[in-house]
Amino acid sequence: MDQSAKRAYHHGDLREALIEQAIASVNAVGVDHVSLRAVAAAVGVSPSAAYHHFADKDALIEAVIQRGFAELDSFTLTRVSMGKGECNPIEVLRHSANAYISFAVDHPHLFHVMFSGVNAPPRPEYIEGSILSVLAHLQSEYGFAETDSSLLESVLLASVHGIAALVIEGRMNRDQVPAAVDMLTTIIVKTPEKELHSQ
Amino acid sequence: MDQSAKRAYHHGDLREALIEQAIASVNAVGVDHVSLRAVAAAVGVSPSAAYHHFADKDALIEAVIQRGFAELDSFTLTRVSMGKGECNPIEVLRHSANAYISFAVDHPHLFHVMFSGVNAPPRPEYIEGSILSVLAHLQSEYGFAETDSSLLESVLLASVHGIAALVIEGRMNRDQVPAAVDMLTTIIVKTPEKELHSQ
DNA sequence: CGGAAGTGTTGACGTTTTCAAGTCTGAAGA
DNA sequence: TCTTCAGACTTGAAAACGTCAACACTTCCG
Repeated sequence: MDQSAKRAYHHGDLREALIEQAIASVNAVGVDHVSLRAVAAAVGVSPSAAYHHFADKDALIEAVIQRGFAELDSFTLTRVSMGKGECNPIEVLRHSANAYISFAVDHPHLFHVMFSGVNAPPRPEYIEGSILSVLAHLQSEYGFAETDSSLLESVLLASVHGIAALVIEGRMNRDQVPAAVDMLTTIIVKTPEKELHSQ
Repeated sequence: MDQSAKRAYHHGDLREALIEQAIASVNAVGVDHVSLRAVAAAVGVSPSAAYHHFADKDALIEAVIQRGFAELDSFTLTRVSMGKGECNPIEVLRHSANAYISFAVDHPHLFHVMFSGVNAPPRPEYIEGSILSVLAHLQSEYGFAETDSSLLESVLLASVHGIAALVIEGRMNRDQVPAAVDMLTTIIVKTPEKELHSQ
C-alpha cells in the first residue's frame, strides 16, 4: 500500500496541516485577515472539516500561538548552541537576545498574535533560561542580592521584548539591534549591586 | 434654536462620534470583536453612514489608533506636569515611564492595537521628550558621547514599552512596576560612559 | 462480516463588510 | 421667500465569514 499517496477522503493529519497553513496565513497577512474558510481551502478541505479538530476559530489561533512559542524557543536555542564554544554567560545572553529579536522581526504578525493575550496563560520562553544563567553569574561575581534577581530578570526580558517591538514597528533600525543589545547587557553587568540601592 | 437638540437626520459630528464609540468598543472587547455595525448602531446611525466618513473599517481603526496615541501623550504629559516642582530630569523620566505603563495597563486592548502595525507611520510619543531631557542631563553630567544618545534613547523607550507589555500579559505584577522603573533608570544613570565601550 | 467511531462533505443560518441607489436636509443663491 | 443642490444618511442587496446539523465515506475492531 502506498502510504505516501494522497487519500481522497481522509487527509491523514488534517489538524497538523491546518495549524501549519494557519501559521503561514498569519505570517502573510496578519491574524485579522486570516479566515478559517481560506485556510481550509488552501489545505484542500471544506470549511466544516476544521470543526472536527478545533472547537472554533479561536482554538485554531490558540494552537498557532502555542506553535509560535515552540518555534521561537527552538529557534533561539539552536542559534545559541551554534556558537557552542561560548561559555561566557553574558555572551550567551546576547546571542539569545539577538535570536529572539531576529525571530520577532522575521515573523512580525505571528509575534504580534503571540503577545495579544490580556491575561495570557504562561508560555515557555527559552530566553528566560539564559537570563537566569547570567543572573547567576552576576550573583557569584558581584554578589547581587537574591531579592533583586526576579526584578532584574523581568527588566531584561522586557527590554529585549521592547527592542523587538520597536524594530517591528520601524521605529528602530534593524542594524542597531546588536549595538542596543550590547549596550543593554553592558549597562547591567557594569552596575555594581550597591548602586542599585543608593539612588 | 436649540443647538443641543438631536437632529433626526444630520448627526452633527458623526465622524467624531464614531471614533469615540469605536475607542470605547475596542477598550471593552478588543479590536477583533468590534464590528462597524455595532459601532454605528451604538451611535444611532445605519452601518453605511460610516462610509461617508471613513474609506472602510480599517480606516476607522486607524483613526482609533491615532486618537490612542494622542490620549497616551496627553495622559503622560498631565501626569508629569502634576508633579511640577520636580526638576530633576531623572525623576521626570520616572514619572513619564510610570504614566506610560499605567495607560497601557488601564487600556490593554487599545494599547495592543496601537502597536499592531508592521511598518507603522511615525507616531507622537511624549515620553521621548522626557528621555531626551534625561540624556541631555547625563551628557552634561557624565559626558556621554553624542553618538550613543539615540541608541540609549531607543533602549530606554524599548524597556519601558516592554515592561508595559509584560504587565498586560500578566507576566509581571503591577506592583513591581515602580521598582522596575527605578532599577532601569538607576542602572542607566550609574553607568559611566567609558564602561559602555570597554566590553 | 458488521457496526461504531472517526473524518470529511453539503447545505443552510445568521452576521459581517461593503456598495449602489435612493431619500432627506440645510444652506446658498435667485 | 422660493428653488435648487451638495452632502449626510437610509435602504436593500451582494459577497464572504463563522458555525452547525445532517449526511456520507472510511477505517478499525469485535
